[in-house]
Amino acid sequence: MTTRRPSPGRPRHVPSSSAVSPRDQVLNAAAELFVTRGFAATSTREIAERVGIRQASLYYHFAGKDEILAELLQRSVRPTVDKVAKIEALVPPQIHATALYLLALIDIRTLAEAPHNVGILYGQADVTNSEIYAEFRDARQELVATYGRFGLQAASPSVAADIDTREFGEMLMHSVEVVTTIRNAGMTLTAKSANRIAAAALRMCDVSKDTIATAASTATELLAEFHHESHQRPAGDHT
Amino acid sequence: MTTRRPSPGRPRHVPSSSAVSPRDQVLNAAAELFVTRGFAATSTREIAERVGIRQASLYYHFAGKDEILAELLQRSVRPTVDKVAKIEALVPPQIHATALYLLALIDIRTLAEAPHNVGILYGQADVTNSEIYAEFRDARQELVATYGRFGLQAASPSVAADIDTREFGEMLMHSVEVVTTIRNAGMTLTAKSANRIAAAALRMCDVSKDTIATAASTATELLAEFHHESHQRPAGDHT
DNA sequence: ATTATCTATAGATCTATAGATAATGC
DNA sequence: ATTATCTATAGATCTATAGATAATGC
Repeated sequence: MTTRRPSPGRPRHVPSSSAVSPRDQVLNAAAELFVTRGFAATSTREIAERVGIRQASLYYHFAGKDEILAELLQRSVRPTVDKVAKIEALVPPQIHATALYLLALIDIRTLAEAPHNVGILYGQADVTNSEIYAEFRDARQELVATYGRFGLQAASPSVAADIDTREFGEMLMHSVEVVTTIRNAGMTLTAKSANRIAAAALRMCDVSKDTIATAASTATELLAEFHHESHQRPAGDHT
Repeated sequence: MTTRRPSPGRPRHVPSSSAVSPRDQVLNAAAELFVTRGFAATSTREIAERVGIRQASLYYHFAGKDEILAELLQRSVRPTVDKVAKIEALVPPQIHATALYLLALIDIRTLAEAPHNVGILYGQADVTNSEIYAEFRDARQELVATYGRFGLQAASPSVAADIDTREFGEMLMHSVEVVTTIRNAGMTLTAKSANRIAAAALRMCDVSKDTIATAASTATELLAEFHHESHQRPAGDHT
C-alpha cells in the first residue's frame, strides 16, 4: 500500500514509509521526544533513530538541535497570532467578551490538536534565554498583549481599574494554557472542556453569566470560519 | 566579618564564605542553574563550581543530580500542602471562598519567595516521567485535589454543576502558578499583584464581588498565622 | 548535476566511582 | 575515628564536520 515513489538522494538505511517531507518527519520525531524527555535530554541520535536516518543526516535539514526546537515553537504560536486580525474583523467592536472567548477557543484548539503537546515546551528554561528563540518569544509576547487588551476591554470597570494590560494578559493566557497540563495528565480534552476553560477566562474578567453565554454561542459559530489548516502544514504544500 | 568557625573535613579548594550547610549551598546553586539553564542542560560540574567544591564532592551529599532536583521540588510544594489542614481548621467551614483565597495566597507567596523561581521546574518534561519524582508528583496532586475541592464548594451552583474536581483543580492551581511566569518575565510580584491573582481565581468560581472582598480581608488577616518558616529551612535548624 | 543520504571520526563533554588526604573530635 | 573534601580517571556519551556514495533529473 505504501508504495514509495522513487526520490532523489541516497536511500535511507531504513526506507521511509511516510509520505510527509523528511523535514517534517524530523520535526514530528523531535516534538515527541522533546515533549516526553525534555529538550536538553533528547539527543540528535534519538531523533534520527525515530526518523530512520543516521544522526549526521539531520544536519542536512537543520543547522542544529536548536533550530528544530525553534521551528516547533514557531508552529505552535504562529497560527493563533495570525488569526488575531481576523478575530477583530469578525467580531463587532463592542463585543469584546466574544473576541476574548474566540481567541481562547482558537488558542486552546491549537494547543490541544498539535501533535505531541508542544505547549509544555514554553516553560523549558532553555527557551527563555537563548537568542535563537527570540522570534518565538516575540510572537508569544504579542499574544499576551492581545489577551490583555481583549481582557481589559471585556472586564467590568472594577476589575479593569486595578490591573495593567501586561499582567492581565499573562494571567489570561496562562489560565488558557492549562490545556497543556490537562493533556499532559492524560485527561482527554473535549469540546466541553475547551468551553469551560474559555468561560473561566471570561469569569476572570468579571463578565456576567449572560454575556458569557452569548459570547460562547457566537464564538462557537464564528469558530467555523477559522479552518485549522495553517497548523503543522508541511512547507511547500499548496494544495 | 565572615570569620569561619573551623569544621571537620578536608578544607575546600575555595573556602566557604557561607554560613548555611554545604547541602543547602548545593541546593541553592543547583536551583539557580536549573531554573536559568534547565535541568538536563546543567552539569554537576557547574553546580560544584558555584559552590566552590570539586565536581566529585557533590556525591558526598547527594546520590546524583536527580536527587538534588527531587529535593528542590519537594521543598516547593511541601510547605503549601502542609498548611492545608491548618487552613481548614482556621476558616469557618461554610466560608469556602475564604479558604480558597487563603490557599491561593499561601501558594503564591511560597512560589514568589522561593529563591530562584523553582516553580518553573514543574513543567520540565524530565519531571513528569522519572520515578524519582513520584513523591513530588503525589504532593502536587494532593494540592490539585484541594484546589478542586475548595473551588467546587466556593463555586456558584451553575459553575459547580458543570465540572469535576480534578479538572477544576488543575484550572485553579494552574492559574495561580502564573506567579512563576510573572517572576520569570522579570516583573516584580507585589502584594497587590498576589491579591489580584487570588481574586481572579475566585472569579473563576463565579464568586460575587462582595464575597471576594470579604474573603480577601479575612484571608489577609489569617495569613499572619502562617509563619513562612518551614520554607527552605536548612535541615537541622531547630531555632 | 543535484539531492539526500551514508560512514567515520574528532573533540568536547559529562556522570559517577575509587581511593587519598586534611581537617576536627574524642 | 569521623567527616568532608580532594585528585584522577574510566566509560559513556554527544554534537558537528568532512568526505564518500547512491539515487534521480536533465
